[in-house]
Amino acid sequence: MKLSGPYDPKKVEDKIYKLWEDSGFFNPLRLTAQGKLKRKKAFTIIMPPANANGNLHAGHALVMTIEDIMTRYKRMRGFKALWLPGLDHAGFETQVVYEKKLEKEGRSRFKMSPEELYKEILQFTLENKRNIEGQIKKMGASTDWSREKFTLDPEIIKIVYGTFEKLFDDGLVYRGKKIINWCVKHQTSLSDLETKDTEKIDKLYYLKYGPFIIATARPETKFGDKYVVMHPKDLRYADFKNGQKINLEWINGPVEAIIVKDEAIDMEFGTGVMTITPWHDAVDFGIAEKHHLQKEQVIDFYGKLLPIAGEFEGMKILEARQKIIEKLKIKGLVEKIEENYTHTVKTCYKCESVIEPQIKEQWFLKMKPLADPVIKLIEKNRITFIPEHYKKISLHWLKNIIDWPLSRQIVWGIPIPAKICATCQRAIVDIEGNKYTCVKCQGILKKDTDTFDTWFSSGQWPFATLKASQNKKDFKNFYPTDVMETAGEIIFFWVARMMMLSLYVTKKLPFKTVYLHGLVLDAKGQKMSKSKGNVINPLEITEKYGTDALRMGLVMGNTPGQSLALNEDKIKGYKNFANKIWNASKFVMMNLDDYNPNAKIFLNATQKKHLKELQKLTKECTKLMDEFKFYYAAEKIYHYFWHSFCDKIIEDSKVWLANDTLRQSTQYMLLEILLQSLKMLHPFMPFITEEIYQQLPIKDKKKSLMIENWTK
RNA sequence: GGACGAUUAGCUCAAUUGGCAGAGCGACUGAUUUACACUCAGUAGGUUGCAGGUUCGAGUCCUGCAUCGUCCACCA
Repeated sequence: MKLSGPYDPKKVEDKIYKLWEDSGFFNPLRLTAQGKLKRKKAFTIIMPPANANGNLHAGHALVMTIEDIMTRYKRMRGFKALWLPGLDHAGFETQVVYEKKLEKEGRSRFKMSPEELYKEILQFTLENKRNIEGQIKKMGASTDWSREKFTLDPEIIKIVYGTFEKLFDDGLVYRGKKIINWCVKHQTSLSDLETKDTEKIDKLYYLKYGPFIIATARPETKFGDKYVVMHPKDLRYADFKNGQKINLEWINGPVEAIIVKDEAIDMEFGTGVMTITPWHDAVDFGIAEKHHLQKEQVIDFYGKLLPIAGEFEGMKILEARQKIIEKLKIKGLVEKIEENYTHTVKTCYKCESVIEPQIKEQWFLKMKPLADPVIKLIEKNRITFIPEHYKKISLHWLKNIIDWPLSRQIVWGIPIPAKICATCQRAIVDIEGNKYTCVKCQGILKKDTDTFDTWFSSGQWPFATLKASQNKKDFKNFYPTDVMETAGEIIFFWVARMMMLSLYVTKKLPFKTVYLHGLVLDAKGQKMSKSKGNVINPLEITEKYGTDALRMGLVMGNTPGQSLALNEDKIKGYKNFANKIWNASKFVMMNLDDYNPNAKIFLNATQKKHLKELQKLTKECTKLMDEFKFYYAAEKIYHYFWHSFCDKIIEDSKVWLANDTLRQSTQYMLLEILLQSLKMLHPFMPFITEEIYQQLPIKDKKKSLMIENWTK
């Protein structure tokens, strides 16, 4: 008797994972060489590249579980199954993590050379990469490690550069002097997706501006304001004409202001008049562009006032704000101050410091020409969204898309292969790095020191990974991929951009189905966060209850798109289930000593009925698996195994086994049900099912349960 | 302001698309050398958020409302 005692995952998991890896069956090409099965059709999932900057968290564990279930199921169904693993350098995210580490050590990135910083983060990332690879294996992921890709692999960078050049040649990528979101702490620009709105209570100042009263929450930006804007239909200001000049007394003395009429003004807000600061406000920038107005920088990139502020030069925003108001009060220019003015401001999604809009020359990607063809294909249902409502969400975003700022002023990332003429500011792509003088003005070309937004490289992941493969036919064989499974949270960040960039480069949508899962929450349904101290570490859970139990806990009751509350009691329940499987298998095998697999079998009516029920269950489960209803299939098989097989069938069989005429058919029936159950359980609980399978006395046994045929 | 989702047993969620409201966890009652106490047999627990409508039949479809959550836009 090989199965003894209670099930102990620690004795099984590492050994079984090694058996799988050594078998080579994670590699779809090795798979095709096995057995009679032809495996003509491919099934491909590209793993969302995990950020190589920390440990595996509950969200990753969910990704690994769901994608492994899909892959194992399809592999057993006879597909040439490829699940391609990857890791992400995760530009900004990783740099932020590393900066926090530096802060703790009392160091600062601003005191390091870019080369020094890059080298340190690279080492940090490579260490974490190894770490997280081990953790992915711990989850039982049947990914093809021979095809693993990292976003900084030279072959990947080459492809990313190729796309950038193609976009440049097609006029879709351009250098623009536009307003961007600037994080003063991190010293980089951010896309709109990388900012979040935070509600703040500030003061709203009503200031006398010549004949007008203007309301502002940011007096410190007002030095450069020489345009006063009102709605053309506002009768209160009908006497003032567009372009009219007026002289007035302002913070640092007399200024000449120009009247501008624009529909962007809300007549209801404040006094219906405002002055604009095009350099530091997106709406103001829009107005200034429309009317060709001058723009002046008032605040520098460190959040300090520039010489234009006169005596306030060099002061930080909040300090200056107070002092300016004091001065304006003395000058009698403060009409009133509204306390407790609630408004929302954009903040950096990582450090929550208030975003300072700035005008900066950057690389931008024109999105509309990329989005339009994707919109058409989505509307034609050429891609399936699970759950369905993500179709609407995606379409809405794509239809209202704005240009994407690609440049980031951080060292940790893929350098933008571009040069800028020091004389005429002309920007060119230079992948080889062998262009030195401007063809237009003979000026000296300087290398762009910015890096790409990390999503620009991961946005090319489905085709880049396959094109960069050492197996030259991979792209042809496995692209477009079948399923993209990822968090609903990053539908815009990542999924939408993958669709656009992949369609642009390969002329095909990168995947047929998008499966989006929700968040993994704590037992009380709260979002996990370090500050709340409610983070569930998946590795501690596997240590305590076994990987199979964690996987069941993550998949049971988890419908697509919906967030999942994970509690330990639930996982404990599946640990018990694993033990149940173990003991039932032990019971079956205990009674097989005299079993002859080649004997002729005569089943009685009840036994036939049991096998028929099993058949029915298999059919149902197959249908549910095909419909991506893993939570439901898992529940069915769980319930069958415990409450039909164990509680009823095994109990009945105890009498039959003691009966000479029924013994053989009972043995056959038990083994058959056990084997079929193990097959159906395998995608969900791969370790324990494989361990038991290895010990079953069956005919035509495969090297691994992984490549057994799923019975339909 | 716009969109999307959720609301079902004490808790976490299902209900295979309109066909007998069901699991797990928890609670309660009982069993006891068993493949398994990481067990077994059983019990309680529901006006499916509210109000209408369609239908032979509604948790499911339609209309309105409420509450919670998420996303997007705007905010001088």
